[in-house]
Amino acid sequence: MNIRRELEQRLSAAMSEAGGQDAPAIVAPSARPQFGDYQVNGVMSVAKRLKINPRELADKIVAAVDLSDIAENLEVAGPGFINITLKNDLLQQQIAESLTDEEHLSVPLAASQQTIVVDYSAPNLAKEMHVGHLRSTIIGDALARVLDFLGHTVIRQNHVGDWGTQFGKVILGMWHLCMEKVRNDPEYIERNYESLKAVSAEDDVAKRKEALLLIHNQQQEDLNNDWDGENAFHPYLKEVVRNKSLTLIDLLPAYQFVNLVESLAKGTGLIIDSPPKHKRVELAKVSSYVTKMLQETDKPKNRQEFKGWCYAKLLTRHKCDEIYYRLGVPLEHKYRRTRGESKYRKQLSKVIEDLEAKRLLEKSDGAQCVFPDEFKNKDGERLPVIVQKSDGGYLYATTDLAAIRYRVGTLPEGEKQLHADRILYVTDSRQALHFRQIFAVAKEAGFAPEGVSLEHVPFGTMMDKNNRPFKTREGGTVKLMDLLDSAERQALGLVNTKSPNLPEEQKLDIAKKVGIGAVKYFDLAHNRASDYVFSWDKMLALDGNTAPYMQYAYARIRSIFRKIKSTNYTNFTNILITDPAERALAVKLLQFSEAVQAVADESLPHLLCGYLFDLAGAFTTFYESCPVLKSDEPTRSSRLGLCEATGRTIRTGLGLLGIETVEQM
RNA sequence: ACGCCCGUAGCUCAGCAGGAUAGAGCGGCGGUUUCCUAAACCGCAGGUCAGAGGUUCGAGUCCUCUCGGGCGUACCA
Repeated sequence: MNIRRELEQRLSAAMSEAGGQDAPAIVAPSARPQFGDYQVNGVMSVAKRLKINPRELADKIVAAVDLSDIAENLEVAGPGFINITLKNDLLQQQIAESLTDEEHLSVPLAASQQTIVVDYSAPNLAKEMHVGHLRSTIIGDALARVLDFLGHTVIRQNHVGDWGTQFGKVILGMWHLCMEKVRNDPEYIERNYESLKAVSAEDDVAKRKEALLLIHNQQQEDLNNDWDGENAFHPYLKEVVRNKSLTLIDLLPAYQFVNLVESLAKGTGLIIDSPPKHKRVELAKVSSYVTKMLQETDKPKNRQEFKGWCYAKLLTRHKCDEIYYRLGVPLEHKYRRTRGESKYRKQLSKVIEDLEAKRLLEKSDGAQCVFPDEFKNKDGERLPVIVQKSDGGYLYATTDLAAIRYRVGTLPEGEKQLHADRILYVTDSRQALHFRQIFAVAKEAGFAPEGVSLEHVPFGTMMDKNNRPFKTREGGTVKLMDLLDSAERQALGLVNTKSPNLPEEQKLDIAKKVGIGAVKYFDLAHNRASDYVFSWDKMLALDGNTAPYMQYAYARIRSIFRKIKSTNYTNFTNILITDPAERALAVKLLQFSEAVQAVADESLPHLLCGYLFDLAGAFTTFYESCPVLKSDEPTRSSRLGLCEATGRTIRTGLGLLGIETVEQM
């Protein structure tokens, strides 16, 4: 039962009956204990609007409403608050009832059941997942779990970056790896990367050109020797696939090498000649050229690009799966799918055609653009959304538009597609403008019908203690794998000191659940909108508002039940509330559904963390002041019931955040 | 330059359509263990809610301006 919603409905009705218009009563948990359990805040503003005395209106509402089954006498206080104290009978009966509903703890399902797509995680191809992917993965997973819990049909979409412009760089990187092997010069990439890095740091243009020219000449020579890939690149790919001899660890430096070469080559005028058609491509743009070929991959002549792509995709996928497995974010499920950008590749040209047909397309500097009405500054200057580059290539925006059509079901008939009422995009807040633009185009083009809710769920950046984006000591990105290793290792250290006598296997299991839980919870407990400062100490201090604090509270509860060797909870449904600590705990327990509902409404998982922390606090206070096993019946059974209800709520609540509990720690 | 976001205790953060005396954790100080897990609990100290105006019964929350920080703004994702 959602008490707050119930109170709000009845009081709002009473308000209009008392002549207070159809305004919401606005019920909130009370600010202080002496004001009861809930307070009504909405009376004053309505009274002001109607120019009547707020206390008189409050009196009328109190007279009109019937809360006899929920609350003790209502009290009008201060300028016009109504204070509500829940009946102990209600608390007792509600907790008893929730004990009979093991799965759902009496949390009501959402009023209207929707189909909701959650777009999250979305790592890039051929790069190892790093801390930047953590937030999207964890927040998206938590939101999906919560929405699912409330009865919605949740479809998870992992929009893997496997098709964008950067992918040309990956293939080009593979090509460089191939060439250094052919030339038997295994240090080539590493050597040149270092020398380029060195000259890029200084401000010496001549030196830079010199280093760049060396690479340029080598690249031109290699290309001349194997212009269609038949001599070297094809056989290389074949071998690599057969022997699985290329790893992400090889691929990353090659990718970085290409990146650096191209960024330094910008504006130098260095040209690579491609023999077949005497195509001349700027050194700085070779990878875009490769991308273009990839995007026309269904032409047989581009099959080497296609093959390289497939292989890199496979590599990434394996590595990502390891992470997802460790994080407990499962992928393969009826409603959980990896569906990368490439899946939309055949619809991209159709997107352009349809925009053209709606007369939304405009060519500007050679690129195909849409200019949504929404984006005009004061001078009427318009902001473009580029959907096709001047070289004909497609972009993130194009893919996202195609993805929207697939998700809401506005593709041409016959195509398999989803029919979402709501789509959540869990991405970095820096993409806010991008999504506003995409949503605007989708609405104007009719790709997303009016009723569909497109929502960007942005989150801030993880910072180091100097308030800079979180990096390794060397300045690189922190690999997610390393982060998780470290978390588990540190948690194991703690288990060893705190519970040295447990069997080794169990210690490892606890370390895993506590370590991973700590990482996830630390992230989820922050308001996702703001940047937050990452700290090993804070996360694994295992104090305060952390996963281990909650897990510890749970373990203590389990310990009680181990002592009495009982799993028959039906004995404990006779709840008697007498002690203030019991009452505070009971009220908190009842508010679980409010917290879950709030997370679903606002897409803010930290609200649930805050709730669980309060609950664990209420429990430990209870635990300190109210003996359970040593008290007499019927108090003993009642307190066992409260313990069981708390344990289930913590387990279920942490479960909704994707965090596991342990029986002992 | 324009746009979006942010500024709350020494540090890290909450503060839910404006509500009663702004809350936690860490750190600091002081206490609690013959008692169900001390990874715990209880108490104390610590605030001009960046600053200045305004709206009103009432502002950390809404509006305007100033200062400070972050991010974004045409072929990256």
